[in-house]
Amino acid sequence: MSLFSNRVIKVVNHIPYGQVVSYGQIAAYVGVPRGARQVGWILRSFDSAQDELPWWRVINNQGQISIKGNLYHDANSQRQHLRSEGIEVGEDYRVDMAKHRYLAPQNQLKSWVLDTYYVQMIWDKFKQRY
DNA sequence: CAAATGACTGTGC
DNA sequence: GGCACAGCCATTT
Repeated sequence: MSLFSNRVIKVVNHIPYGQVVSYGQIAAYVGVPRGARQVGWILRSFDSAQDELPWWRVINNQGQISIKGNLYHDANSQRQHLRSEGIEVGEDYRVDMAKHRYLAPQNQLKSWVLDTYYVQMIWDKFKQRY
């Protein structure tokens, strides 16, 4: 785990039911504006049979499902998840982003800049000096 | 430490 | 709109 992946997980967990965000959006939300590919990296490595993380609400900026899949999920299962939340997903795995994209409010973004993990990291870094 | 690997994105035909 | 292409950067090897 890392500060980066912890923040990504926190943001993904915050996406409301029935809405989606892009990889680039999450990257921006966690403070790495051009780290979209890394968000995908984290989500792919988060393979679990249980869906404790709503990974399926993350698609690319073009509104398209673009996962290659892992041990437990693929593009088709992602589409099923989205459809079960009332989101229309076409045969080309495309979603109407204008209709379903979630935009986090500013006060929410602010809370993500300094999360508990970060505070802990800073604490651990300096406590040995005392 | 250097090189490779992408569940990405913006730009320019 | 689609298709290359070049950046991008956390992680792995």
